[in-house]
Amino acid sequence: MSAAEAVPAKPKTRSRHYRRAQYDRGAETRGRLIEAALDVFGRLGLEGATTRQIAKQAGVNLAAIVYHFGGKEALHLAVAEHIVGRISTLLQPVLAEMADARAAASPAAARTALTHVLGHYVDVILGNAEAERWSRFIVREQMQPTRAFETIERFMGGAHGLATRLVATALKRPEDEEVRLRVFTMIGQILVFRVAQALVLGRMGWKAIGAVERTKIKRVVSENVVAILTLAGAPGR
Amino acid sequence: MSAAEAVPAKPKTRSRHYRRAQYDRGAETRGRLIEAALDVFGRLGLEGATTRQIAKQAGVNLAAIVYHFGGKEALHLAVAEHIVGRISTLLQPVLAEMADARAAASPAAARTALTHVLGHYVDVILGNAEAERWSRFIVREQMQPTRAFETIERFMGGAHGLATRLVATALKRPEDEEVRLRVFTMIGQILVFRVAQALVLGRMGWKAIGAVERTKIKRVVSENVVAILTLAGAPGR
DNA sequence: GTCTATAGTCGGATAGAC
DNA sequence: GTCTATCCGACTATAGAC
Repeated sequence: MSAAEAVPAKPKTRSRHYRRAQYDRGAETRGRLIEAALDVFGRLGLEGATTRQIAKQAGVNLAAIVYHFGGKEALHLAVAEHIVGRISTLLQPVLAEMADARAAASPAAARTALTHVLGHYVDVILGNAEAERWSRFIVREQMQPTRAFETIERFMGGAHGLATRLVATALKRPEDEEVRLRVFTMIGQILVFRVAQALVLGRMGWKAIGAVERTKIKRVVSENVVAILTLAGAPGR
Repeated sequence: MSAAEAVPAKPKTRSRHYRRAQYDRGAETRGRLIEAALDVFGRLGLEGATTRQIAKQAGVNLAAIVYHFGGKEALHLAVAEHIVGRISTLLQPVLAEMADARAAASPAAARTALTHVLGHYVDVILGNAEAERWSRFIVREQMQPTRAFETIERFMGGAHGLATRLVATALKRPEDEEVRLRVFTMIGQILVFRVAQALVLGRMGWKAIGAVERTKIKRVVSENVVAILTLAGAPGR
């Protein structure tokens, strides 16, 4: 899932022979650029961000961006690939769990899996220092899509699809429009704490969303989802 | 609620005497600038937006921004005031309804009012051509607050406070942390359709979110909220 | 691979004519 | 109130030294 993040002309020579373990300077620079670009693009957007700021924040030379990625927009695309790769890695365990629950096709198993998945989702998008930057980048792509959007959407769509199967199984319903809508409302209950975080902190009197706060959020969301699956989405309603 | 949007030196003279009804050219220009700035700031952010683009889109001269507002950042603040004023106007009827329901202090009335309020909220943030621009601007402020954030927060915080009282009344609970959290999860169920709209359209196979789609969203959200109030937030759970 | 220097463009703000 | 012309700083991208 982690696609190529750079395509520089492959260097075959080391400029000098060092005594100690040789490491790939280019990879180091690309990594630093990706991290800095993730932050700056997330805050300023593709247009608003400047390559100077990214290079400065990465601690590398301005020209390295063109050398390693080809230009500003290519770096932006590389960031999208990087995010999808990272989230995929983090979500791998739960995604597997979802697939299993679907295979089992037991409503009870699906319901349990859904609670687990949403809990993990809370941790991934709220409990990770990186996640704040990911969210900014992703939300920006949603509201102002660039060419990087298709990379993001491919991944997000897959996750939504898996969750839809899970909810459909839990409700013993087909994967119809209503189920897909309900999945979005479940995601939204978590997303709001990321997207409106400034407002949340102010209204809750929290200084940050840490482990304690995440636990509270998880409990409320979990109760809500159980209530929804029990009452709102039940067949023959 | 609609604060001063501009403070130019008051002109006392008309440059020419027209035969027909005299209109305020300055006010016209300010209005066009506010509308254009709302769009451009929402898409590009305070830093990313350029005054040249705003002026061009408004069809006015570049220097008019400095003349009427004082500069780029002051125009940005004026846009925030404008948004808050417009949303306040649109939500006035429901806000009054919320206050009434609270006075009644009847859980049943509060529940009904909450459903109404959320339905209106769907219409306001999803059913208005202006709302797409408002949302972009507001979400951007949430994720990357500028000085305009405090204007936005004052209004949003008030709305959240009213909804909290309503939910507390419906649940016969105090306005504690859990109730406030649950209000956020309810808001999130609607917000997701705005914030992740690109993904929603793709997954639902919709071309746009029009009246038909809003009705479906309202039904699902309403059912969810009823389920939550019935099961998840009930006292003595 | 990384650097400096620079070409060419575009940014916000201003001065002053009308 | 609106306009043109302009200052000056910052931008992306490139060329070429090391």
